[in-house]
Amino acid sequence: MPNDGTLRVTPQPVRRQVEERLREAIVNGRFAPGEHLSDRMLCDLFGVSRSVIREAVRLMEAEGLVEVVPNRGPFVSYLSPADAMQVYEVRGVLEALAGQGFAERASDAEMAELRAVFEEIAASRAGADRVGLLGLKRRFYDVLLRGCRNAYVARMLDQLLNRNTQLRATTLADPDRLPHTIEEIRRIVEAIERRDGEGAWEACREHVRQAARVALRILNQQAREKAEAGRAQAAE
Amino acid sequence: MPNDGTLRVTPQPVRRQVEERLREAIVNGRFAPGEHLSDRMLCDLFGVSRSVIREAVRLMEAEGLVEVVPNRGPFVSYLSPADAMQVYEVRGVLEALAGQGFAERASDAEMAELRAVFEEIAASRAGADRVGLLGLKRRFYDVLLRGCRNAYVARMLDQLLNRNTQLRATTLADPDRLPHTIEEIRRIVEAIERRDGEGAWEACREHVRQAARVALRILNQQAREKAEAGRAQAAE
DNA sequence: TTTTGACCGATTGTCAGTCAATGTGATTGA
DNA sequence: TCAATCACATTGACTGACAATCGGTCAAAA
Repeated sequence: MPNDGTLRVTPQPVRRQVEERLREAIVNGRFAPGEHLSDRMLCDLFGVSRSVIREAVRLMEAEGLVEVVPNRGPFVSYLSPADAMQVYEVRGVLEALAGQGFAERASDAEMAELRAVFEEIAASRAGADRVGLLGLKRRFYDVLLRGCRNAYVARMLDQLLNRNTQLRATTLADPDRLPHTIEEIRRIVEAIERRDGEGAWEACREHVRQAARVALRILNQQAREKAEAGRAQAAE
Repeated sequence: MPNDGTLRVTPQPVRRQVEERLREAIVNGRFAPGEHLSDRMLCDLFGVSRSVIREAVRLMEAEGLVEVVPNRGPFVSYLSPADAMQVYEVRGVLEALAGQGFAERASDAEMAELRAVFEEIAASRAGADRVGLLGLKRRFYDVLLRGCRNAYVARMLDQLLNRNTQLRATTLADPDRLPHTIEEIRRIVEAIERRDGEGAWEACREHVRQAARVALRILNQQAREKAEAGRAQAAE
């Protein structure tokens, strides 16, 4: 029974809402990595029973947003630099596949929609608020994933994007990186508008490669700062 | 906290066992696609309470093995031909990435292990039982995914392989296809042993491409037979 | 002083039972 | 035959309960 997505009204069980809210809270960093998400606490927070919470947490676990240690409950996952690099590696190929699929299969309307979102991104200047920019980029991906006609790519890439949102927010808004970012996205959009699957593939891979490069730089810098702080504390 | 996998003893909650068994049952076709997996039925079957069942089902849903329709419960997912093609598309790039990662990062011991499993596969002749061959191939992937040093690729590819196990069992054991299959895998292993990431990438992509081709042929044939049966029934 | 061992509170894992809402199927009536 | 209605089954969600386990505290022993 394929869901056409047409006018289909589906009831929103409490569980779904909790899932969304919880995912959002974790992704947006409202719960810090390593934080313990105890049952009771979440019950109080969302005002629902334990069963609902537990089922939602199970989903977060499947998505990799939390790690459940037996008899201690779920903890918000850390994203180590090594993890981040792995994520970028996978994102690269999945995003490329999505781009190619979009170029080859999306409707003209979807293509126009993608272009529209891109123009919004291109209009943002350095100093734009990180969260707003991230939201725009998110919309870009939403359109891309919808138009690529591959539900599996869409789901997996969606999870990956959630997985490293914090890092993306940082790299995306890097002020002297923004023009390059926009240029990379422009190449994606242009290849897509030429219906050039191969070109879209390459442009997407390149885009993620650059993002990974910036992310790596930031992570290294953070590591340096941390080491610095460690030394300072040791000297004290 | 990276799990080194060394001597670490982890308790196995009932839920985990139910998850595994349920996944296995669905993957192996013990539950037919479209079948309704009602709470009570599963409770009786596994001898556990509803909460455990519901949490396990939630996982199966996240993995795409079941679809839950509100107020009616979970149903075993169908894999339409279109779905299958999408799966192969994603499998292609993920498997290629895994192969490349393995070639570049696996230990020599892991490489030897991969070679060993391959030799077992190569030793199997046409007429070998499907399930046995599928098991071997599964072990091949297990080694590959462990050695590719990318947990995200591993998890996602694992899910995809589960998703279309039935179809894989059919294509893998296609008698006049088996020699070609073995040859394709040989190329993967050889590229890996040369530490040739690029070559491993290509060999993996090609392998999946061929698998998809065979699968498509089989699906078309099934569709024809179905149409035939439909006409026969209509004429009756 | 350090280590060992036992105890205690808190949390998780699991269960059983309840209740409302919804969907299914059968019965009934026109 | 078809439509409306009603009873039943199932899901969604909640609650209370209990055993198992974990982390920490604290006293006794080496």
